[in-house]
Amino acid sequence: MGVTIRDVAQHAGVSISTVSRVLNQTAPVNPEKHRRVMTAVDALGYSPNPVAISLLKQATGIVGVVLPSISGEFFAELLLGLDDTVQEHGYLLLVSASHRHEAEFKAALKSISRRVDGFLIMAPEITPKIAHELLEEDIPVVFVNTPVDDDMFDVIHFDNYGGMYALTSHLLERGHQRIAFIKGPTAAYDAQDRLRAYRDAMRQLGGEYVEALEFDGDFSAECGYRAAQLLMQSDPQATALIAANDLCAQGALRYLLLAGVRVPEDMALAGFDDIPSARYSTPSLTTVRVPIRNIAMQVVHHLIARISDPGACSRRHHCHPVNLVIRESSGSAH
Amino acid sequence: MGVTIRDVAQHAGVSISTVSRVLNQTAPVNPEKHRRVMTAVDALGYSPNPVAISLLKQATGIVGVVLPSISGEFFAELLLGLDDTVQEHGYLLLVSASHRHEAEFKAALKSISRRVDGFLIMAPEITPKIAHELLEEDIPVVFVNTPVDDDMFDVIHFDNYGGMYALTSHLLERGHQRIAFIKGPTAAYDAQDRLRAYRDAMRQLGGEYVEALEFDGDFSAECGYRAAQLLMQSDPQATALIAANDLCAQGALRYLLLAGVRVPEDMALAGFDDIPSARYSTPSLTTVRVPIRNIAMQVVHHLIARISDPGACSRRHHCHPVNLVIRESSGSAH
DNA sequence: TACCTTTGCGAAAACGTTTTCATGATACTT
DNA sequence: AAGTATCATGAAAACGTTTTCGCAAAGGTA
Repeated sequence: MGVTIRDVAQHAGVSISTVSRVLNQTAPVNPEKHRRVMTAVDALGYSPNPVAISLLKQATGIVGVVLPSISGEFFAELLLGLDDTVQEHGYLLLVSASHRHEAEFKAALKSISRRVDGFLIMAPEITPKIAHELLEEDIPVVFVNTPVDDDMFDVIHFDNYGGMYALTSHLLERGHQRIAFIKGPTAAYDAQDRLRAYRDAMRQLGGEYVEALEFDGDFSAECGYRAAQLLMQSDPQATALIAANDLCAQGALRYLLLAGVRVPEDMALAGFDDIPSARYSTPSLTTVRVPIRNIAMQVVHHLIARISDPGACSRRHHCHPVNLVIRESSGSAH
Repeated sequence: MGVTIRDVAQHAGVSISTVSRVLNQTAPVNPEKHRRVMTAVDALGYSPNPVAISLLKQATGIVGVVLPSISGEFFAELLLGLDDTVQEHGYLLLVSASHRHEAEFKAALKSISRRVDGFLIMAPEITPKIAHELLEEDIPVVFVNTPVDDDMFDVIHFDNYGGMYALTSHLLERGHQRIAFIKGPTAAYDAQDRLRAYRDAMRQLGGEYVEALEFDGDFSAECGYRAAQLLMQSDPQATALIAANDLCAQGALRYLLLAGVRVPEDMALAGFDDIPSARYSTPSLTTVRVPIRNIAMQVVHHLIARISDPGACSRRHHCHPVNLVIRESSGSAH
């Protein structure tokens, strides 16, 4: 430990400049000295200190990821996608997760701030105003699934509204009139969009929209379970149930099956996200496929591009399309 | 961007030493100058560059995590636990995931190496010999669930053998004789332990052990599905099925239900890990609870302890106990 | 031969901090 | 009043690199 470029230089009988030149091939160097340097490097087991290089180059080769507290499978899928793509570009990933409130996001950003070359921020519960405030410093940032509307920032999100509209529409087409809905966290932008799409579709496409069909939730399996329970106790006239995400739908499914409600015969069910396990539940879950891996890839590409050429492309918003995935739980396989 | 301590010093009309002293409260300083420094800091929006401090202090405040490619919920649970605990100690998390082969682990370690104060390595497929090789440098390391036997390293794992033995024993006690088993990845140490425990329990406690009851697998839902299919087609005499992990069990469950096999009446089922969704499947999954959050906490504490006092405690192995969780899928709720 | 260009290489600056060291001033002791 | 301990503070070293700068030697041209 602790062998520096100076040690190598001394061992090889050259200056540190020469060692650097050999290692980085940044200038031609006498073959004899070249050889001596290489043997010295091998003998001493030298490798350059990345921190020193970071300080000098003013770049760390690290990308910071700041995430809200999202559910297991989604989190894993996203993070693995980010890690893969980032590594392809020779970067590393500094992670800070489980943030909910503004203060936590701020703190996380502050602590990561100067250690990374760019940020990936996913903060569906943030307000656009806060986004501005967070970004005083002009370090490259790409927002993911975050309500940032103006042209100052790169934002990548996916079509929460369109997906939920299509899903609701699908159930309406299958003849369901009274479709219940389990909401996501009130403050979350994506949850709001999904709720709005559900309402719009219900009103515009001839569903029987009643406020009593809406239940509070927070994207968790527990809330799905409880909401399904409430639903069965309060308004048995519903023939279909949409959960704001798959995890919540799985919780609801658990209750329904436990209560002897047949899915989809007595109650159709659908979720959102298409997490890997959605196809492995019984009945398999009709849902909206969010291409997390692709999104992760694109987000990283965007960020890397901005890092390597800050002024290049103009700030852009990009909305990923999503796909309706019809499986057994909506009764479409029967 | 780019406001340094020098700018603050100039703005306040003092030396950089004084600024440093004020900010770190490392020595008393004239109240008047103190005030001037603080206003300068505010005015310029100065914050110290962590990279420079890292170089000087020879410590980055970052912990590196190197993980194999593990399944979604387990990965998420582990990483969130690590992140939480690490942040409590004021550290950050540098993540490198999805590594399988020796070469990948080596590369990951190399690229992270000098940027972190310590490593958390989870590598169930590594051989003890390789572990040594990886650790030439004497940077603090804690292995998690990795087959490292000697006293050179800190290793924390959980009782794969005991858990699976208890689980098999549970099914035997409930009267099952021919219990099938879906294996994990052949090279993985934890998968081997679980397989060994299954075999030992079968032989020692009076099960009808036949090699034909064992099926290949890789901890995935897909393999569980296929193994269940193979099982039903080859040896219908089995009355119970154990999967090496929950994800695999969920895949198997999906096939069984689809094939009209009643669980647990026709075929009892059990998994391992107790991932969050295990209690939300129908029937809920009998399994072995691995306290991932606790393990994550302990691992971090161990590592931080070693970082802050490298020579202190002797190298220690710690084995976390696991608990049998009996739910519906083993027929015990009936 | 004189001059200019190329080439190889070492010295030193730079990145942004913290900390040690030296220095002058002030206060305390005898 | 003289010597000594205390104190605040600025200059400079240190962390480990890359890169610019300058210099000397070598080579080429007129």
